[in-house]
Amino acid sequence: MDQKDIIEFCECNVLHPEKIEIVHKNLLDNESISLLTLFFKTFSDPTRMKIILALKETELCVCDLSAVINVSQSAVSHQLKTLRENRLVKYRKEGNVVYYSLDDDHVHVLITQAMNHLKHK
Amino acid sequence: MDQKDIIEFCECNVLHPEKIEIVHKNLLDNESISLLTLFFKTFSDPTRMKIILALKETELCVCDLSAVINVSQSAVSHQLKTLRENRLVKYRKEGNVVYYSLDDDHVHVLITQAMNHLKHK
DNA sequence: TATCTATATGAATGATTGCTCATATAGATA
DNA sequence: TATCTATATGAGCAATCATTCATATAGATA
Repeated sequence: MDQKDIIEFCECNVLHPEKIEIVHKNLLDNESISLLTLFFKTFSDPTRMKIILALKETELCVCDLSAVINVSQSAVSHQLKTLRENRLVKYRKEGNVVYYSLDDDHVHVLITQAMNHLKHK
Repeated sequence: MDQKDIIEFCECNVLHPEKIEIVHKNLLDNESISLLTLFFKTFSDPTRMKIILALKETELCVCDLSAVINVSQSAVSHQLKTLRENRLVKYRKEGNVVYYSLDDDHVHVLITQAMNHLKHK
C-alpha cells in the first residue's frame, strides 16, 4: 500500500512516514480488531460482569443468578444469550431448569489482570 | 444481609440458597464492578483499540495516529481523551505537536490474553 | 501583531444497547 | 389434556456513545 493511500484523513504536515509505515504494517487486520473489541465489549456491562463473577464461583440456574445479582429474570436471560453467543458460558438442562457455568479458562486470568491494572493506578 | 433481602427480583422456587449465600458473599462490591466494566469498555471500541495497538509499537503524534488508523483527527482526539481519562496513554508536548504513548504495562498482557481466547475458540 | 498549524472540545446526530413488558416455549405435574 | 413453572425472546423505549462539524486554543513563525 502506498504512503499516499495510508494518509487519507490527515490534513497536517508533521507526519513521521517511517513510523507510520512500520506501525501500519504491524497493525492487525480489521476483522481481528473487530473480534477483539467485541470480546472486550462482553465484559463491559455490569450485569454481564456480575454473572461471570458469580459463575466463577459455582454453577447456577437462571433463577439463582437473578436472585444473587438482583436483576430481573428477563434481563439475566437476555445477557446470558450474549454470553452464550460469545462462548463464555455453557449450560445443561435438568427438567425445565437450566444450569449455567463458565466455559472459558482465560476469563479468570483476564479479569485478574484487569483488576491488577486498576489496583496499581 | 438476609436471604430475604438477597432474593428480591426472582419469582421462582428452584433457588439454591446455600449456593446463593456463598456467591453473594464473594461477589465484588458495586464500585469495583463498575471500575472493572468501565476499564473493559475502553477496549471495546475499534478506534480506541487501533490507537492502543499502534502505540504498542511506538510513540506517535495525533496526526500520525489519524493517518495510520484512517480516522479523522477530531475522532482520534476524542478517543485519546477517553484513553487519557482511563490512564492508558500518556503524552508529551513538543511545540504544538503532542506525542502519545502507552502508559500501562498490563495492556500488552491483557490483549495477548484476549487474543489467545479468540484463537482457541 | 497577524496568521498558520496541530490539537482539543462542545453540540448535534444516528446507531447501538440494556432494560421492561408481554408473551412464547418446553418440561413437569395434576 | 390442562395447568404450572423456569426460561427465552421480540418489540419498544430511554440512555449511551462514536462520529461529524464547527470552532476554540496554543505554540510557532512571518
